[in-house]
Amino acid sequence: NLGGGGNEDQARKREMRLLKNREAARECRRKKKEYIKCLENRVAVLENQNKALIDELKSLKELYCQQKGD
Amino acid sequence: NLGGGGNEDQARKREMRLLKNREAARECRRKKKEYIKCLENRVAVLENQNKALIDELKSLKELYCQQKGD
Amino acid sequence: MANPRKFSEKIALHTHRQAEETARFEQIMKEVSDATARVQPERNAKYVLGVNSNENLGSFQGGSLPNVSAGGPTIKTSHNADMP
Amino acid sequence: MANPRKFSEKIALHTHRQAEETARFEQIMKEVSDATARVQPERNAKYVLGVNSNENLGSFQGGSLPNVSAGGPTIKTSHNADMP
DNA sequence: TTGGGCTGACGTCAGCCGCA
DNA sequence: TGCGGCTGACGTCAGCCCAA
Repeated sequence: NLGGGGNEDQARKREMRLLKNREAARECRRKKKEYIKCLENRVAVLENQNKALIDELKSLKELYCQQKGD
Repeated sequence: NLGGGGNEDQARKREMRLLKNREAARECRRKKKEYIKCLENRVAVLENQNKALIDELKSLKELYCQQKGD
Repeated sequence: MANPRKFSEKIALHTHRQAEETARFEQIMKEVSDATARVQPERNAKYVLGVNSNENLGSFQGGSLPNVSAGGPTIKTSHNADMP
Repeated sequence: MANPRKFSEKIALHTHRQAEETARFEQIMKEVSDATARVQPERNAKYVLGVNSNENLGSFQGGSLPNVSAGGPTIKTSHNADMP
């Protein structure tokens, strides 16, 4: 059983490899999509935090200048 | 020329479509990769701006409290 | 180490950083709010108690939570900022 | 409109927002620096003149510029912040 | 309304790198 | 050291959406 059996085993192993890689590719694409959404959400969060920090810094600066004027 | 010629024209059109879509897919993947790098760079920039804003806000707050204590 | 290869590690890294930054952000905002609370008692009166934390979710709101805003990446930190 | 479909439009949108935010960021930093310059003349003395703007590049440094830091997304706004 | 430009998703190949 | 898990890149199919 060195001829046909070996070829059949190789064919089965190849099919197994393709199946494994197929599912791995699906999971990889899903993770990549999730990573992109993670980045977009992180950008939005940092954007709002930046706005809030700038507003707070502006308010505190006005308060500081007002109190410094006395 | 309705038989073989039409099939040849269809084959050429199909080949043209495949070629066009092939190049479009390459450009699309390139743009997607560029978009991801854009997001990552944007996150890094916003990160540093957040740190700087927090530091500045902290310093100004200390200055404000110090001057308020008089 | 700084730039992992697996996507799951990248997501975990960004989630961790975002948690730390959000903690520092809320801390400094609270400190400034406490420092300026005496001269501005009407400023945060109706906003500071609205930080029950259900809007600035830490992760990427991916998978579950099809509500909250139902429109992609539009989260809003909502620390009495940008309020029409 | 808010969420374009083409990647080029997304990149252009993020680049535009980043330019505006960076402008507001530098403006408020300069204002605070000017307001606190009298009581702290030694604080920004060696940093405020270092904003020749060559480090906080506005776009994504993609395509050209294989230098600057040569290590992926590690830009640093460098407004006298995080300086060892 | 419809053809064509872009993009989402799939399967496959090639390559890297951690781990047994 | 070799094997297997993930990922980069490719070509193809299907589908959306806007300008002819």
